[in-house]
Amino acid sequence: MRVTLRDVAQLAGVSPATVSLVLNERSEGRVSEELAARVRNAAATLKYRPNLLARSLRTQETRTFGLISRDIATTPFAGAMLAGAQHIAWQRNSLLLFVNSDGDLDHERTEVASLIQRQVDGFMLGAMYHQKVEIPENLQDQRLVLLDCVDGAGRYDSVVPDEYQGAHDAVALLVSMGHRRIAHVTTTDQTIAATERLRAYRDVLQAAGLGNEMVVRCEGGEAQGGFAAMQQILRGPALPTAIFCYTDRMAMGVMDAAREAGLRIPADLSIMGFDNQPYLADAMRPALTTINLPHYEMGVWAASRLIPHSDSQDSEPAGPTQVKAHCAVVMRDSVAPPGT
Amino acid sequence: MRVTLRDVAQLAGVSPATVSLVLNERSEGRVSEELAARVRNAAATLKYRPNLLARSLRTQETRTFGLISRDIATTPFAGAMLAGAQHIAWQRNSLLLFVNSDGDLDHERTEVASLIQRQVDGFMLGAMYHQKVEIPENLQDQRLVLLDCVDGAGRYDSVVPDEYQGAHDAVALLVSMGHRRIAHVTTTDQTIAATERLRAYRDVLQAAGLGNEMVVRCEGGEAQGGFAAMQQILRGPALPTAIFCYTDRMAMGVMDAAREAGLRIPADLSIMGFDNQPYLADAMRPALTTINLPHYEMGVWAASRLIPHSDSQDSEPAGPTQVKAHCAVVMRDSVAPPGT
DNA sequence: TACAGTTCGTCAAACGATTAACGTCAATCG
DNA sequence: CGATTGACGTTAATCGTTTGACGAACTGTA
Repeated sequence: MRVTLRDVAQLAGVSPATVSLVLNERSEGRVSEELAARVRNAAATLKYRPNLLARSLRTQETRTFGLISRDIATTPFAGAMLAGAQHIAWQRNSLLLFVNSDGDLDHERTEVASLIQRQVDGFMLGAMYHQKVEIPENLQDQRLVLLDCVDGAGRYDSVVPDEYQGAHDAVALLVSMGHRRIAHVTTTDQTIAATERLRAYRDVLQAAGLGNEMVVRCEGGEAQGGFAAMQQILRGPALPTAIFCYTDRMAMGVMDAAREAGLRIPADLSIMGFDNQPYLADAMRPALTTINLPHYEMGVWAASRLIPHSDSQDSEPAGPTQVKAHCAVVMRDSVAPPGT
Repeated sequence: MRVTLRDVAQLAGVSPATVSLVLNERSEGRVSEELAARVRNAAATLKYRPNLLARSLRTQETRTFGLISRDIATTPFAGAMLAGAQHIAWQRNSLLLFVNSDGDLDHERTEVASLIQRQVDGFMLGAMYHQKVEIPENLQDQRLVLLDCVDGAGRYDSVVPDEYQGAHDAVALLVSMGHRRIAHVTTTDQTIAATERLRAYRDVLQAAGLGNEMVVRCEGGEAQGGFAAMQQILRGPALPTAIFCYTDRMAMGVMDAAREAGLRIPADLSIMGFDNQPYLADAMRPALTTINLPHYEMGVWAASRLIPHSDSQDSEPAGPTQVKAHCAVVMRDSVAPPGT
């Protein structure tokens, strides 16, 4: 069977209490160094490992956190977020209890309940794209950090991508390369990402004194939409020299349509994506210049915020903090100065 | 504070034991229905929820399973696997403790230890592509199911995609459509997937009496490799009418090269992928006909196998079972009979 | 001798459940 | 009438730790 504190105590010829003290390094001045060594030896020869269930029951701390993901299966980004969070949890020797709610709030409520029953020390609620979320009531008075989403009231810590900054950098880059006619292909969906990216696009154009904005909207943020949008642009009077796309997937459609029309990329047309979607942006031909969505880093931030360092004892900063994570340009081959 | 069994007992005016019996429906013939109702009432008004830590300590069962993923971040398939496993865990009201080892066996060992200390009821070890894996020693005598991988000795339950069957169906489909010159673009890597898919390709050609096999290998299973391979094929004497690609990513490169050469797809050339990679295969133009890798279903199978039904009491089937999951054809637009 | 101070460990009560084994009381039986 | 049975609950041990409170043995001091 499993070896317990008792077994170690027996082998070392002491009481369980002593073993506990020694092994937890609380024996300072209460147990002679000699005896402590004997205890440590006994523990080692028996390969004793404390039962964390029992410990948690006593200490009221499980070093376990609930990670609720809303529909993980449908996005290629989820893995990175999980990995980031997991990495930090691991560093702080904690573990992540992972559940996946399919966006069903009722379902989610029972999942939360189940996690609470297991006495988790806190929660992360992760969405799969930047959005505003409802928090189930039974989660509201728990320690909670939001990942890739925000709550309406701003009551919780949260981290989301800085859509505006990313889009701003993207368009500014095009401008700085000399592009004057820059189109924006986006979706009709009212997502935060779409809104913010559009806003940044407009601001940059404005600031650069480029009045002739060209915004083309299509349903869905997918390749088909991008294809349709590009066709529409091709029918227009004046072709842009660069297109800033809402997503890499739309960029893919745009690129296909442009190519079918005989345009060379980036010589005739520069294409800028957004998302840096794994296995897509780098696989396209030419490889897509785009803006990175820092999922791993967001996972890291959320977990760091949720799980206190065991060494640094200083309490957490006052009040909830909303962080926007920096979105960096990823230079590849689909963007160049016009006419090169 | 949290409400405990004791509190309920007090409110109902009975002993904790009685409450436990009633709430666990073991009170049959030991507690009057009247009293039982009172207890249930008390529990309800206090919103009592058992502390699962305490219960687990007593019952030696945590209803918690360790899910170890090897490098989740780098693949778009991981989410589906997790979701599948999670779904079953949920059904059996269990939870998944998720850890991610970066392929570092030492690291993994300590993670396993940490899970064991938390008294998990079993483990799933998930790889991110079909491969043979090393099992850390401290995992070897645990209840374990392998997901998307196998161990050398076949000592554990495992589920992997049926590469051979999938590839067989793929090539057979091309043949049945009337293709006679079918090439296979693959990698130089010695993965199980590459080997099996190639073997199936050869077998089908053989069986169909098509002697002229064309296998082109490139380094890496990525788009660039596919592009290079297609260029090589274009330089050859006789063009194939269809190409079976090792992965969707290679297919993407193949398609790009074919298009640059002025070939129409599928009219001049049919392209068959493998993997049904989310957000890629369906986004290509034309959308890629390919073979699905059933990650969700594999997750489901692994979890079902690991976590016994609480109702059906029959013990598990004897001996470890190695399952190959069926890989279905996904019909899209990149494949058609030759010359249409 | 008596008393206070150290030093070194142990006792025993938690933490919050589960569950054999055991009362108690009333009704029933021979 | 004494013994048996059944119905209804409770007692107390247990799961494996942690930890405040206590105690014994020894040293030094007046």
